[in-house]
Amino acid sequence: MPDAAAKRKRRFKENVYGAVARVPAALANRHRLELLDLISQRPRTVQDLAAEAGVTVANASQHLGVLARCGLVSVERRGTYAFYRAADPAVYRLLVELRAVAESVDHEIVAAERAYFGERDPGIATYDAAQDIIADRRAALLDARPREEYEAAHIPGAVSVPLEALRSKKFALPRAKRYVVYCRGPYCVFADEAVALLRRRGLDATRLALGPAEWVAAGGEVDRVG
Amino acid sequence: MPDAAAKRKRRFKENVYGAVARVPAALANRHRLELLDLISQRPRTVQDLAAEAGVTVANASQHLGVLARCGLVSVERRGTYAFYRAADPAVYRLLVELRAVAESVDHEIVAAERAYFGERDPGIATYDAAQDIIADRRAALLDARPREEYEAAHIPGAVSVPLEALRSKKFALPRAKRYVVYCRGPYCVFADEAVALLRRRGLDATRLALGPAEWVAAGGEVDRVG
DNA sequence: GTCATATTCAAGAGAGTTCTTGACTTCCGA
DNA sequence: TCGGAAGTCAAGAACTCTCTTGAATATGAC
Repeated sequence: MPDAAAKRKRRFKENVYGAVARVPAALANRHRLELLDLISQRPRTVQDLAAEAGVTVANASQHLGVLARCGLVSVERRGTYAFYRAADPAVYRLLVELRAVAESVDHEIVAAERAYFGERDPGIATYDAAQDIIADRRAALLDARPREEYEAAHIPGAVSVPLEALRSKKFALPRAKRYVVYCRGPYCVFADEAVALLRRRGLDATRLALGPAEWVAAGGEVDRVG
Repeated sequence: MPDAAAKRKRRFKENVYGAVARVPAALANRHRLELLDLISQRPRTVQDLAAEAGVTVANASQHLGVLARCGLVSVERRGTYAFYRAADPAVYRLLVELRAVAESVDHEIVAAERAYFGERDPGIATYDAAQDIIADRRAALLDARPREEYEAAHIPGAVSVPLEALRSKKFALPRAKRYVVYCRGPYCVFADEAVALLRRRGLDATRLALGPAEWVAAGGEVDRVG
C-alpha cells in the first residue's frame, strides 16, 4: 500500500475509534450506569436522581452532563427543573448487551445478585414468551412499579398495580386469572415481592423478568398514559 | 423502607454497577477497540496486532492484558507467541450495538466514514437479506479477506477470493452468476474494491456490508477450515 | 549453554477523571 | 423586588489511565 494511503487509513481509524470510544467512556462509571437505569424508567429531575443514586446534587448534575454531552440522554427544562430522559432505543439495547457481557464475563456479578435476591424465581425471561402472555386472554399482565413510571411507559396491555398499593390490599383480583408481574428490570425487586404477595393470597402469579427498557431493546413498543 | 434494608440495597447497587462498569472501562479506548476489531477476524499475535494498530509492542501487550483481564478476549500461548482471540459471541453483539449507538449519537463518525469511503454503495446490510443470498443458488458469496481470516472463520457457503488474488486475475469467474462480496465489516474497504473490480470485468457484483463478527452478532454460525 | 525473539513487567511523567466545595444563574412565588 | 429552590459552573486535591523506557522472563534454535 502506498505510504499516503496508509497514513490516511491510520488517521481514519484514529478518528473513528476515538469517536466510538467516547460512548463506553461515558458508560464507564458506576453512578452513570445507575443514573441511566433510573432515567430509563421515566424522566426525572436532578435532585430526585441524586437522592436515589446516593450522590450529591452537584455530582449527579455533572454525571448527567457527561451522559447528555455524549447524546445518551436528553434534557427538557421546565422552570427551574431539568428532566433527564433516555435518548434512543439503541441505548437500551446497548445497556442490555452490556449487562449480558458483564454477567457472562464476571461471575462476581451473578454471585452478588444471588446474595441479594436469594434463590430467585427466574420467571419468564424472553421477549417471545412475554408476547405469548400478552396474547393469552386468561393471563393478566401487572406492572408493579410506582404509578408515575407506568404512566411514562409500560408494556402494552399491562395494568398498573404498584407494589405499595398491592401491599395495602387496595386491589381485589379475580381468582381465575393467571397473573404475570413485571417491574423495572432484572435488578429490581418489586415484581418478586408482588409475586410472593399474590401467591400468599392463593393466586397464580409469575414474574416477568423484563422491564420496559428490556422490552424496547428487544424491539417492543411501549404505551404511555395521557 | 427500614434503614438496614436501604443500606443493603445501596451496597448491592454499588457492587453490581461497579462490576458492570468495568466492561465499558475496558472498551473506553481507541486502541483497545481497534485491537478487538482485529482480533475478531482471527487470533493474532501481539507483534502482529501492534503493527497493524500502530502502537508499540509493549503498549499493545498492556492493552491486550486489560481486555483479557476483563474477559473480553482470551489468550492461547504457543511457544513464545501469544495468540489473542475473541472470547464470546456476546462481545460481538456488544461491539455492534456500541457502534450503532456511537453512529446515531455522533454525526462526526458518519462524516468521517463518508470522507474516507466516498459515496459508498450501501449494498446488502441486514442478516435476513444475507441469508436469502446464501439460499439463492444463482448467487455466489465471496470472502474478500486474506486467506488466513477466511480459514479462521467465514460465513457458511462463502468462497475465499482474497482481494490480492482477485487483483492479480488469479480467478476466472463464470459470467452468469450474481456475486455478493463481504470483508471484515463496515470499516473495511476490501469488499468495496472487489465489487468495483468485478464490475469493471462486466460481472454482476454487490457488496454485503457485514463481516463474520456482525454475522455472529446477528445469531449466525461461522465455518472454519481444518 | 548461548543467543535471538516474543512477550510481559515495572516505574514514572503526563494527562484525564472524580468528587467536594462554594459560588453563580435562573426561575418562581410572596 | 426579594428570597428560596433547582441546577450548573469552576477550582482543586486525590486518584486513575496512558504511554514510554528499559529490564526481566520464557521459549526455541543452534
